[in-house]
Amino acid sequence: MKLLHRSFSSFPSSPLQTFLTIPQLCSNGRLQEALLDMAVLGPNMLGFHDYDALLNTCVNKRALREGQRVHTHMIKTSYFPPTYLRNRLLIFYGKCDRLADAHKVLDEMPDKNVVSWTAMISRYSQTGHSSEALTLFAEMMRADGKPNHFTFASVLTSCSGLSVGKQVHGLIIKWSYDSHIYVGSSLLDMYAKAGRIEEAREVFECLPERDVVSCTAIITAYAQLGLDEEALQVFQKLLSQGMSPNYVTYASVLTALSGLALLDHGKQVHCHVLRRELPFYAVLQNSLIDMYSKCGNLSYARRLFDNMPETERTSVSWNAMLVGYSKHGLGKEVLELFGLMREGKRVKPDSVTLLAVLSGCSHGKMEDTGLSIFDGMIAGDYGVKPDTEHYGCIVDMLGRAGRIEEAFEFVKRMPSEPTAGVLGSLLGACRLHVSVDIGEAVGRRLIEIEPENAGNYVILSNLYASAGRWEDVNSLRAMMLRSAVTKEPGRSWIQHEQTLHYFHANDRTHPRREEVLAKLKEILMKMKQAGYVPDHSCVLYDVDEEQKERMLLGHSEKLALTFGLIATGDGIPIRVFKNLRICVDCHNFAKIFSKVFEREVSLRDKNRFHQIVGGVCSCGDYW
DNA sequence: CTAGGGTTAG
Repeated sequence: MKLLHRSFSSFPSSPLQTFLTIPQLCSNGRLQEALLDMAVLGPNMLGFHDYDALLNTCVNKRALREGQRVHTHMIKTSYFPPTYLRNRLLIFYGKCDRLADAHKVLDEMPDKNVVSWTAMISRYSQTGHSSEALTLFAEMMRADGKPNHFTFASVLTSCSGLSVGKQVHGLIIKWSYDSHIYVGSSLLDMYAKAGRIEEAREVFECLPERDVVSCTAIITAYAQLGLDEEALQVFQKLLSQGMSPNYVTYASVLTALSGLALLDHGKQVHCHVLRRELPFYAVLQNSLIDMYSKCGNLSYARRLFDNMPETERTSVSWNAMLVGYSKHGLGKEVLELFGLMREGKRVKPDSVTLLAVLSGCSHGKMEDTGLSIFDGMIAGDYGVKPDTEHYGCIVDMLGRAGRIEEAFEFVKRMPSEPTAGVLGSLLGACRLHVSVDIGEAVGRRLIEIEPENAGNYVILSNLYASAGRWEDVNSLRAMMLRSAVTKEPGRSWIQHEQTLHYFHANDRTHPRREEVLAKLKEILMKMKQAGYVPDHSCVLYDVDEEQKERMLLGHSEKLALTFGLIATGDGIPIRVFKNLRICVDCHNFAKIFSKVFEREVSLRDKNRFHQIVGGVCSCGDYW
């Protein structure tokens, strides 16, 4: 019967049609007919080239069932495949995401070669099974397997710890693969992911040649560590050298542009992408959504999101949009979109989704909703269990709403030690709502785990001061002087005519600083007449009142706002960005500023947006 | 036959 069938499928039906061999059928895309031929041929009738062609086709088509039939045929006909074909089998199972089957092929292989080891290691790396990849690499080294550039490029992807990464780097040098371009890209990426930008940069600089991927790797490295300008410099160099960016490059560049809130540049990248007519890459769409929302253009972001076919939307697309609404304080929109996501059922919420939803409730003054969603997480309603971050989000939310005791209870219930960030936000809330007892407990603990952060001492000391506990204020100050304290310098920037203008606190670098200061002094009169009263509690140092006022005026966002007023025409909205969170005094300043000078002010701080119109801020003075 | 860079959150 089978034989009969075969003669119908590939026997020449006309004199002009010649008989096709299995490899020929495979290369003509006629896999099913090739498989029929295979099925009717008994032991010793199929050779190396037939199996090679069949397996190769199954790999390309990710045809699991068909490949399994080929494998079974080998076993049933007692065919003993050479290493090359066993590698093909291994690769076939690996590409079909059957890693256990692939590993079994490897284990049963009498003569493993580099390709066997490497193919398995790379599949483990590519699918995120880092520890399996590393274990196998170690086994390979023990078994005296000789690694090559393929092996190193693959295994580095699984080296998430710096010490493992360094050990592998040592081996790479020993085997003289350190200037290989694939190995180098992977190596610099490893260092970047371990937060070692200097080492990453050095690997990149030492590469004898560069291509799009290695350039993209260093761009990503810079962008991930917040070195956005450096990322853009490399991108410009890449363009000037005539290299053609691909969608991964664009995605990374968009991250850097989001960081600097460079909307115009972001639009230019968007145009490039459209003109290049690149295929629909969800990754690229997602980074465009994120870029628009981080640059303050939520409606563009939403339009991109809506235009994505439902089947293409990933959790990242939903999360980017949810985060956008959350940072703009639009709690209602967050909940609406989250509702749509759950209704659609195509994409499951993940831990980032819930983080965005909780922080959306926090920024949107919806504490009770946030709490009930959190309870739902514990009850298993969303398929995501709360982790430290989610607890931290609730602590922050309750604290800012003045529900200090509840916030403190949450800290105690956290599954792991609270981070300095969580305790810091609670301490800030304690100062704002003058909760001395809890503030003291939190502040002391915070100083233990983060003794180098000046802000911690000062906030606690402010709290003591408001309770009249001057002795504690003094001893705290002494403690602070003994510890080596640091504070990330605040800086703000504003874009004007294709240039970014940076201002630091009490700026000494901007070429027009004198002019800006003079203008600031001038507008201060008008501001005070309109009701601006400097809020001295925002000064974190123990200095006299007059000096406090001078320090407040030196805050970088006030300088940037003033520059905006000078540099742009009447009625033009002023968009300012800050690397830290905005202080109460500057927030108040910006509100009155918008009213007095009839300017719309858009201020993006480290966490969120403040859209200020006519003296009213979109955050509702709650951030 | 085997290879590098990837978007959201913190």
